[in-house]
Amino acid sequence: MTLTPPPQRPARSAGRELKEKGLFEAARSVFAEEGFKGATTAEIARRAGVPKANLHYYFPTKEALYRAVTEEILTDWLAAASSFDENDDPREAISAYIAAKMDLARADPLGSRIWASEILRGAPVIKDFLETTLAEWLASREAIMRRWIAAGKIRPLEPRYFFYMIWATTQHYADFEDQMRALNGGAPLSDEQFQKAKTQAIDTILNGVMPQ
Amino acid sequence: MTLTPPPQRPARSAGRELKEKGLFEAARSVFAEEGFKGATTAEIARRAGVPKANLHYYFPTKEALYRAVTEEILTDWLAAASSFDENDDPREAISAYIAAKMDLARADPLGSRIWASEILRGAPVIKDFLETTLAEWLASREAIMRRWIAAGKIRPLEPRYFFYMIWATTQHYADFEDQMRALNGGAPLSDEQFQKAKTQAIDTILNGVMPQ
DNA sequence: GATGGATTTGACCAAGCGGTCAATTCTCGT
DNA sequence: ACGAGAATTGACCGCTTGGTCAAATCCATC
Repeated sequence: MTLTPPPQRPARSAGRELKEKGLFEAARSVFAEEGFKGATTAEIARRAGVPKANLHYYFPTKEALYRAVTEEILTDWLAAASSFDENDDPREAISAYIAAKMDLARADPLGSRIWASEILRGAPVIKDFLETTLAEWLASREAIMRRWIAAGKIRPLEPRYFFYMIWATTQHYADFEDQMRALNGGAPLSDEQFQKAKTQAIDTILNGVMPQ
Repeated sequence: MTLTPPPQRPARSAGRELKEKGLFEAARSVFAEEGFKGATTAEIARRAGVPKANLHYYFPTKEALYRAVTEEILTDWLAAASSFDENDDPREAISAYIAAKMDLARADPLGSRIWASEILRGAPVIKDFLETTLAEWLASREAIMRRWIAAGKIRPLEPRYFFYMIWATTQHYADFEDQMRALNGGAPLSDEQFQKAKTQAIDTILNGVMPQ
């Protein structure tokens, strides 16, 4: 009680965190492909290369594992969302936000797909996040948009449907990647193709909402 | 052999088709909520109000039922797609197409969700459709768009990313309806709200791609 | 009202599911 | 080198799954 050497456990967690990470990543891929109900702990354990009983040592239930996966996705989403606030100029703010969301979809398509499949099943796990944190984020950015509209900086429009279009378009590049691949001769979008898609999304939406 | 009274069975199919339709609709709702793998034949039968064994009399396997559901969705999709061709003027063609896709998402959100969940799991059932029929549809409409671009009627852009934006935005109103509800104080979009969203989608995209 | 195919359904099955557990092995401070 | 807690795992459990089947019922036709 007088002396606890390092904070809490020294290097114990090194191997543990590695194994947890392996299970976590395996879970992400299975949840993205099969959804929560369709995913099986046996398949997750198989992809992580551990016996199923070992998975339940690190994550007591399938739902606990799913919640851990989901929480990280919400964190990443909010990080990308912050790029909207780094500029007072609507053109810059909107460009940066679309770019950040496109990059997130490209960097973490599994996260986007898990989100989509969670919404499709009625959002039981993230409903609270949607109703509180996300609703607040949206409301405050709607206020910013309305100020821009009042100042004549962007066309008059209903801000929330504007954000829906951005979310839909950017996340489409993750959620419907397999469809795009089928329409692209079987090959996923190259980096060049993706950059073009990103530029075009920004240009089209900007042209769509800037005055004149 | 000399006389087969009415064509093939007179009124036999009346009750049969009614029951098939009930199972079909129950299957649509369960597949939309749970995806193919997550859906259970027991739940489908329960919602249709028939014993599970009866379901297997009309549809031999879960996959046969899923394929029947899927085929109808592809048909509806193509019907909406035809609205793009009913006008030579880009402004009219694009407006009509977005409106038709928005209306389809509103009228049949389950179909859109089943499509989305099929893509998320790798599109095993509709991959052939994507690679042939849909790819051909896209290629020929890309050609039309390129002609409009060459004639200066719309801004220069890569047509396929333009279509992706339309698909993403319109289908979002079906696939992410639960998210929108959470952001709308728990209430689904009213008819007025939906009409506004539809008008804004058309206006934003048109402004985004029309010259000047 | 008898016939025979269409339809209905409770009971059942093998396989797969999420999760448990006790026995074992590993790891590391002493 | 030893003791104790951490980590590992094969075997197992109760339950659900998609699908089967034979017995029962319906129903149009003769």
